[in-house]
Amino acid sequence: MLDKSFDPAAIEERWYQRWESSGYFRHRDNETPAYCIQLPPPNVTGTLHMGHAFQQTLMDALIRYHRMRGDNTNWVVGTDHAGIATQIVVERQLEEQGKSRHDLGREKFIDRVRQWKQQSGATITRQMRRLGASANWEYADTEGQRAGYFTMDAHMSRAVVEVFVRLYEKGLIYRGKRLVNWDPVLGTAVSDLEVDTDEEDGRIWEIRYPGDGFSLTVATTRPETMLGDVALAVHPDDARYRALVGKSVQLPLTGRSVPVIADQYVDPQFGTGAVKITPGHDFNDYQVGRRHGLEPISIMRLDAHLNENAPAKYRGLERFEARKQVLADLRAQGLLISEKPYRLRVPRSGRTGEIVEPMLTDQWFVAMETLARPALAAAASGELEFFPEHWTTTYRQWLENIQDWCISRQLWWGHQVPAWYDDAGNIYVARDEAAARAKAGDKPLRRDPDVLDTWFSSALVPFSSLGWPEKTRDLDVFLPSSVLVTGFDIIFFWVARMVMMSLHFTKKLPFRHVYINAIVRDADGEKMSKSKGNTLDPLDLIDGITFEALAKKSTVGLLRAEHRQKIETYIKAHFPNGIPAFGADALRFTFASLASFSRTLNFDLERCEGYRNFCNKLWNATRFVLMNTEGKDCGMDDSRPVKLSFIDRWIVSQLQRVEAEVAQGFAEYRFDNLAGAIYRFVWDEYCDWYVELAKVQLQDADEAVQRGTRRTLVRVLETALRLAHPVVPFITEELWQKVAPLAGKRGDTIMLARYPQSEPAKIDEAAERDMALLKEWTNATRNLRAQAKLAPGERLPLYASVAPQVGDVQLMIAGLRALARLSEVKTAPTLPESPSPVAVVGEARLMLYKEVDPAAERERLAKESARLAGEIGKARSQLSNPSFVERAPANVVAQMRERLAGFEATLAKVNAQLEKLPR
RNA sequence: GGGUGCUUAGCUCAGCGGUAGAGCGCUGCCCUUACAAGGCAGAUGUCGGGAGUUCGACCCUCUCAGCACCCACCA
Repeated sequence: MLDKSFDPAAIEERWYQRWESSGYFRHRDNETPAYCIQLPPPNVTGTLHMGHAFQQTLMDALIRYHRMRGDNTNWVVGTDHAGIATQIVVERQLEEQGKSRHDLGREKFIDRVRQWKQQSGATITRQMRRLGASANWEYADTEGQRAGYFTMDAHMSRAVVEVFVRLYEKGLIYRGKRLVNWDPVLGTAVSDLEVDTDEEDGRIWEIRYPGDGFSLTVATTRPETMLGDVALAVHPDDARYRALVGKSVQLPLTGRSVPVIADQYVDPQFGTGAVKITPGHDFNDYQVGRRHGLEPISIMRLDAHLNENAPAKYRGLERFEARKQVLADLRAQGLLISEKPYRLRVPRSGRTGEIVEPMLTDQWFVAMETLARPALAAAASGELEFFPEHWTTTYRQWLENIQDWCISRQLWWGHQVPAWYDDAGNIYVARDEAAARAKAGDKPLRRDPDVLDTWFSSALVPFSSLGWPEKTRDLDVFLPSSVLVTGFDIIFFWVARMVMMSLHFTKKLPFRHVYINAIVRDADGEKMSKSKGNTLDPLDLIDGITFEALAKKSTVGLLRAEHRQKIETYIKAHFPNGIPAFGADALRFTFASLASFSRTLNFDLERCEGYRNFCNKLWNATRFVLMNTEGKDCGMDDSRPVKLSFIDRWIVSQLQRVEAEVAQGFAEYRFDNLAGAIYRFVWDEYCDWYVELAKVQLQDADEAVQRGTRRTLVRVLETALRLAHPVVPFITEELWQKVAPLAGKRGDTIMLARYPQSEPAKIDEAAERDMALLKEWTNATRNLRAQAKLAPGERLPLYASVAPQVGDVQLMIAGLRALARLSEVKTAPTLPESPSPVAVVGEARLMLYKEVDPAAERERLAKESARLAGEIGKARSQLSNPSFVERAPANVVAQMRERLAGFEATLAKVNAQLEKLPR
């Protein structure tokens, strides 16, 4: 016997272990078709957040669905070494001990990072397991940690080196001195994508540059960079300045003089129409400088303090200190014309939030244009499809305007660039040092100390995880993978780059579909962030957490008291009683239900509670079924007769429809639709109607009817469990184990049971019509009942005048009696003369036999009469419009006529009843 | 400056060229032996504004307004 209510904790862990140890998650060779999903590898040292949980729920649902359909499913998972993020974490740990990475040295530091990885690397994969992720953990796992691949393991590194070398040999990777985004705190270059520019309040200054007999005034938001100016520029057509082009002005504070040049880049409308040109510290100016053959002057060291190219006075000053000094000195010389508040866009490093400094440095780049072209073509031809489709535009526009990708990072944690230099500065790119040496001869070599952008290795995952550069069978089978499920924020970082790399190296797409999932927000639609305290830990939703524990963990490590205060207030307001344990299934169902094609997903705890209740409903429905079928004849023995009523045939018919809806939902990635379909079928149809009517049928004197009922109860439930399994795996497994044998099903696990498929032949429209009628009668009667204000427990008789063509009148009436809680139902061609309340439902008139106030009943009927008259008016005016009748499709017109006739017939009956009421 | 998405019941969101939907919340009644994490009944919307196309628009077109996000070189 099942417990009275559903306790997720009691079943989840048990089943997951059993599934995993039985090897159910593994792919099966030599089966077709293949179904493969690549997990966006989470940071190895990270923890699971709501976005992960959401994505993984959808992926797991897809995987489980396809596995049950018999596909050779392979959910390829792994973790990412996350260069910058991980290095920062370990450096902070060192900092707490008063050390820096330089105290340890490169080798020891990397050891230290690896230790940290060993220690914390299992966290996120453990959390994924709690969610029920049926991932192929052992696949591509060379470290034996049952966590899939790791982007820094030997095999993945080999692919990285191979790709680097081949791209270099094709001239698609090059090294050059370029202006790059520099994070002075981390001391590394970052790519364009890793820079966020937001509007901030700042200032703008106007500086006068004296010339011979004239002067030019320019505006700048970064006055300190004037020390690196190489020119002033004006627009070539600007009449004000035309005469000055080619002359020189003095560069204040430096003793240098710089030319006045003309360039299209200058907007004559903006400011004074003259611009200072600082190619060493500004991307636009860099381009202008190149056009005019002006050598950039870099005035800063890599830590953003001024260097020897600045006048002695400023050397060694930090850039913003230097700004103050420069402004003071300009002011003293009368060259500072103005200072005004100004809204400007400040580029900040995504990782540290530090203001990025454009810095002229030697870096490695990938030339993107030739790689981008096939990636664009794949989307244009429809080979690569986005869901929702509009994300194609985003993808396309980025690729059309793509810039070369700076891939070198001045960090230690990552794949070291496979390039060696001799003393003359010659570059030897090779697969290993021996190969480099073979090229270089016996010159002493030193390896490039830089590492590669983490996204460089991520871009290779779709094929490197399958064994590339070896030619493996897995590459044949699982590339392209079926769908990539990921957030829009990494379309550029990751999705587009995977497409480019995969097409270039394997001539295959990495995946056919890209499903872009919504961003998870809190219930109020606010972005989740630690500092707001509105983050939710998926595990807290599964396991539950007390208010105290939640407040404590949300504020741990926060130094600033006002933050702590704010967060505590938030938590008090939103989670005064903590969070109850909803279980993984409820959480998953919530995610699925909220996964429409909209861009954001507001996660609502109350919604989660509702789906927890759904799980409980499923649990209790099963409990009911088991109570009525275990140890009883469920009609499995074909030699004994089985009778199926229209009610049994109706629920089976509905089952076919919901199966089709779910299949469509999966095909369209409309998880909300498929979850809704399951929810409505289980709760609204099976529980609210079928189970209630089954109670009636189980009382039937005819054993064949009982057998038919039990068989239907069990079979439909067993099918519904399989249908729901991809979304709610734990509870369905637990219940299926008990239900399946009664339904004559064998198998060790629901995971590998066949997924239900709609059989149109079992759709029974006659049964559906009968059932629709029974529902209408029941609803109408219940409505009368509610309005008649019965005493608790009071049951009344119902008089029904029904049309003779109704199918199984007896069952219909028995059902009505039970569902509407009537004492009895009497059928008669005419109703008794009584002021009792009457409902008109199509051909039928239903009288709930009770003395009521005639005035109240008259009012009720009059209201109904008025409603019908309104509907009739609307329908008539439609039909009296000649152009509607002529131009609307025939079936629409016919439908409208039927509608009108129905209303008119009902109205006549209602009015007749109204007449009968005593005044 | 370019692009994308959104605006429907108190809240969060589906929706379709042909009678406005769900969940939660709300109101009333009910501990009916699967489930009070439940049952039954009920209320609630000029579908952002305007114009157009159409026999018919919440849906298509245009336009305006508001919200959100992405990309971009204006000092």
